Amino acid sequence: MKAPVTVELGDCVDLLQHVADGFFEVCVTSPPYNIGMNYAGFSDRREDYDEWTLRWLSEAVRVSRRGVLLNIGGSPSGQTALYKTLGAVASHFTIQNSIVWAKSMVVDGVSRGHVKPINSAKYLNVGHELILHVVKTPVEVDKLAVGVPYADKSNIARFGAEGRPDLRCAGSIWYVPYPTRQKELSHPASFPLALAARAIAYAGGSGPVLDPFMGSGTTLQAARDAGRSSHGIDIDAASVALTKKRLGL
Amino acid sequence: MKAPVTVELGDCVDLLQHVADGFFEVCVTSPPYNIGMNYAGFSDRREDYDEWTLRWLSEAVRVSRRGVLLNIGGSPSGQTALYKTLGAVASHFTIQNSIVWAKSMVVDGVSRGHVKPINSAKYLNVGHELILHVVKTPVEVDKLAVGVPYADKSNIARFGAEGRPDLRCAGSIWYVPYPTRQKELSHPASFPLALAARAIAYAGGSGPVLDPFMGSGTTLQAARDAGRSSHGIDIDAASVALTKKRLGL
DNA sequence: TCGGCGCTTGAATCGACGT
DNA sequence: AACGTCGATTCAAGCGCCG
Repeated sequence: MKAPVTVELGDCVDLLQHVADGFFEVCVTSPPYNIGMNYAGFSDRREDYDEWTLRWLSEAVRVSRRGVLLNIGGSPSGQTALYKTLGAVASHFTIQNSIVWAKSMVVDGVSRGHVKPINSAKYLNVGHELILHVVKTPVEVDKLAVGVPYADKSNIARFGAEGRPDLRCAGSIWYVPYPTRQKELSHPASFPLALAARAIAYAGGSGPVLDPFMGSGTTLQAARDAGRSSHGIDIDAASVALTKKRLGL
Repeated sequence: MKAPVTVELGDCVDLLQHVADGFFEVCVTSPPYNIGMNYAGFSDRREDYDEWTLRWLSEAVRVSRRGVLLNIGGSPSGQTALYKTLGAVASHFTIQNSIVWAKSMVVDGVSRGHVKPINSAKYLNVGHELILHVVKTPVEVDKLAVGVPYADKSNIARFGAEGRPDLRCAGSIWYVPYPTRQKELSHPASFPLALAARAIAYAGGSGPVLDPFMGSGTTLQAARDAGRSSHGIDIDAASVALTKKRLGL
């Protein structure tokens, strides 16, 4: 039997206000990014964007026992704005862990993953985004759920954890290449299914998963794949319809 | 003949005030991080740290034509403070590029680089630090100086740059593992020579390089290796002595 | 009237992937 | 192999408004 999925059309700030503290286990989301969106009645000015971020994040943190996994990207030329927003987040919440989502990189001279080349002598191709684990107070997480095998097997006997002796913490860089070729399912703001799955596993627990900016429903899909119930919210009717179709609701 | 290196003992805020605008080509530095240092008369309170950061950074940006390459780490549990600091930086300057210094990570199930395991159920092993390119207004940089070969060689004929046909922009993730064994030379806050070299090359130009927190002199060493003149400042007499010895001054 | 600033618009761009 | 595809885009030119 599949884990239940529910979706809701509306403004997440309004809707989450009626949810009890800690109702969800964790929130995994990627909010609409940057200026020019006039989202939920806020103008597109930067200060308003930050204010709006704090508002929805405050609700999301409140209703999620293990906090919020917040993915924010940013265009090459928009890094200043991005770090201002992150600074505002840090001023109001605790950033338990900061994770780098590596989309493309070069190791030992071999390039891996995708880049979106940029036409500029000033800005670098951006091959990463940040994922912040935002909480009120730090919680335990399941580091080994996203662990990797020991390179040196002799370490197993020395440090191996009970039950999962061959795994060690994979660290703060998660290499998850963007899926090739955006197919019809992808929402502009969507991140890879594998990334959502990893975020859910990292947070641990077994309760319901929330995504207040569900887009095409990637987080919900990952939650269901992991046998977890989930709830998605989006202010855009087309996204809600798309997700319902994708998940067969 | 080796490029000239000069070092100076003192407080960089004081000393830089007497330097003309744009005297240096670029500043590459890793300031002493985090609380508990009582640096240059500032207490170790967070707000003071941020204020102090803005103060020296303001001087460093002013005297460096191509801006400042600012490396800040942060302990696993100190991410909140780190992002507050970065937010303050973003509020006063332009962040032209944000670069991830990848120290250790896992690709295709294989771990690379060093990890410093931390014994905590809450915090991940931190395998990265950030390097922000801080400027007043964006400048051109030498993306191909830190470029990598094309994955698809057929792109060489189509897009290859003159003189450097098989190089493309390496993107925002720089994988530079820590050298195995940090010898006695290493200052606690020092970064690898290869990283300093890369930062200098990325910025481009041929003028003098500044490091106002020179520590063991890694930046100066990298500058000299690249045939660039350099100037280092440190408030700690032992660091100055160490660097002089290292560079044979 | 001319110059400067802000906004709008269209052209140019790159690099992996697919055919 | 060669070439078309496709971007959470950048940049410079062009237009209009204001001092």
